[in-house]
Amino acid sequence: MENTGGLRRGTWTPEEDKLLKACIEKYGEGNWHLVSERAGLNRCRKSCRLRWLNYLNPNINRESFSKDEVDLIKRLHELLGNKWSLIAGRLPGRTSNDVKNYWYTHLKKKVVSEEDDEEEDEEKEKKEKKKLKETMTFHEVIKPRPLYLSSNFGKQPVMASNPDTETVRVPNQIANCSSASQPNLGNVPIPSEMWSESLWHMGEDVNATCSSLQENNYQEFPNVDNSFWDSNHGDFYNLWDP
DNA sequence: AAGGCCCCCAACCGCGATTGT
DNA sequence: AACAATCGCGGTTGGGGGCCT
Repeated sequence: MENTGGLRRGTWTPEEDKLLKACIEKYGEGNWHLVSERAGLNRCRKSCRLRWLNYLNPNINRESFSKDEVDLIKRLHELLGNKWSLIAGRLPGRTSNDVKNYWYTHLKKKVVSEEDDEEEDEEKEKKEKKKLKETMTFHEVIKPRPLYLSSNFGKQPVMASNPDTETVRVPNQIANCSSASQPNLGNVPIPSEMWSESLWHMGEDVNATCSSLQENNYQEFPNVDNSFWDSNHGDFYNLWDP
């Protein structure tokens, strides 16, 4: 696995690591197309970039995954799917490659077998429900209507001096986002994966879907003016009708 | 001790997105 | 607008090491 087409491939030697590290320390990250030449390495830009991002970068946490981290990976994977870089972005010191490898080697089998168990449970539950349905009497159920975030929420500052205000809880994934080029809730930008169809929907009004509201992971914004909220705009039927 | 098997993880590949000309 | 260069991501591969027989 070496010298294919003139460029070295395969496992990095300590000498190569030293050269790459010295080069990044001198010139900084980026401009990967220049790195191999600057460092005096016979490696392609991709190889250099990957070696730095996945191994040499001093910010990388090389300890084994903690229980909390594993738990977070599971929950984020459920929420985002195979968006390894996004998941890794929520785990300080972890790279997307680390997270991906950990998922495929430790978690995937576990989660799949858990899902199989869940399917069995669901099947049982369905049968029981069917049985129950055959014997029960029907009552009218009045469904509560959800609050929608009004379109004002994205156009006005979040903090309000009006004493007639209340605290709004915003999911941490949104509250912690720092990009300034995307749509936002007040002064808090929304990452694209949050306002895409599966999680957040942008239309006349901004509303939150079940999946984002279910997360017990909120940050509080005190004293939000009531005008941010439009009530009784519609129903979350999918909350009630499986 | 030796051979085979399996698991883990570093590294590569292909492709879509972004940026520059 | 079109094209080329570059970046960054996710999927996949393959080598090394540990374990089992």
